[in-house]
Amino acid sequence: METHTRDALVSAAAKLLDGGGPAAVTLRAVGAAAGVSHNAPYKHFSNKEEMLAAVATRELYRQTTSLAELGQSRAKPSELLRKKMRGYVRWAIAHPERFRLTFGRWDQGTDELAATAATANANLVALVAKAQGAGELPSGEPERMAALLLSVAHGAADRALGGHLSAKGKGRADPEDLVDDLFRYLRRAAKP
Amino acid sequence: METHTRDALVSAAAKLLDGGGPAAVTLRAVGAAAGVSHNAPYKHFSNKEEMLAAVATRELYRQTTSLAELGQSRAKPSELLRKKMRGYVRWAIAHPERFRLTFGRWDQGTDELAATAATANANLVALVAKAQGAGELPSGEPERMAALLLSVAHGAADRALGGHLSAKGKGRADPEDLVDDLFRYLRRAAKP
DNA sequence: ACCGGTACGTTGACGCTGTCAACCTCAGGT
DNA sequence: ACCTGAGGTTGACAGCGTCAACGTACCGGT
Repeated sequence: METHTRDALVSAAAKLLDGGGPAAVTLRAVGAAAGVSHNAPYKHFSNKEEMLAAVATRELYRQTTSLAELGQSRAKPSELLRKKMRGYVRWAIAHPERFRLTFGRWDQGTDELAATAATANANLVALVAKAQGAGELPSGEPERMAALLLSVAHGAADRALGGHLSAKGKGRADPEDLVDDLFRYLRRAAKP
Repeated sequence: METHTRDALVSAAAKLLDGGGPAAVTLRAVGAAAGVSHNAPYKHFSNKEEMLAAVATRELYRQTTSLAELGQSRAKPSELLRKKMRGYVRWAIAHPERFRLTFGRWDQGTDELAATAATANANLVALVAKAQGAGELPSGEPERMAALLLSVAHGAADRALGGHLSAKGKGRADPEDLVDDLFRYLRRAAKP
């Protein structure tokens, strides 16, 4: 059962990523952690960036499939959406580096990544449409509503990670709570 | 009129930042652009990150003061807010690297940066409170509402820069438009 | 049975980077 | 007159991504 070196490299890179410590994610370290030499990665990826894109793809894929399971539930669609968004935020806070990699810049768009992302987005849009149909969210282009939801989750998480959320007791803005706030307003705006 | 080398370094770094080209922001390049040697920066900053923090501080300060002028206008507060948020997004799209620096991670929090950020935030919160008082936005903790607004703007901009906004014709989600969407829903939710 | 290529791995080198150490210089307070 | 410290220089160092050359096993065609 020979799992290829490529997978070992991707796993090692992912592990190093949220090691949190001062251990930078260097090609040499990844190689060492996978038990190969510092140049082995070049037999599987043409770049460091391309290797990181592979990590991002894997991460995105996992998240998509794990969220797809939730889709089977028969809870209210808008509640499902809200939970998805809270999950997005929670995951981002728990794994800052993976988050930045997976949802950060994609200069090196490896079609595979794009395809995975497209699937994930389609699922989300479908769920939004369902919520709109049930009158739980304001009507309108569902893709656009989905983009709004993701923008809040992403923005709240990123700002929290950057330390831009005021830590003062009164206006304490927990990023997950901001997601709730948005849903509260959207539901109110959906009423005729 | 002797402007200190420190300022020259900060300016040079800022210029290199949105040079956009493949010109990385290296200490050596910054030094050269400021007309000094590759090690001169260490006489003013203890490391590279601290220098970049100085750039971020300057950028944040400029943006804050330029937006403060808008505050004098006698337009509707919520319209002012909407324009501020659109401005945030437009600026981010126009200067991706400065944006990432200024509103990205702040490991090296140089009190000065924190103070500048606190001022900017206070201005925003005050404006939000005014809009709430005028019934243009839903009531609630103004700091939290401000955080929501910033989260959407930040998230929309960051996702757009990362290439995560579906470019498909139908659901085409321009990041500035997402800000408008949010305000539309909020205003609707503010009505009793 | 041989041969050639291809996939995967190695070692060694290159230039560039951030950073440290040592040295130079020159204005200002004592 | 002297010291001192701020600000500038050169030179070195290790670590990084990447390239080039080399090694080795497997595999299909002859």
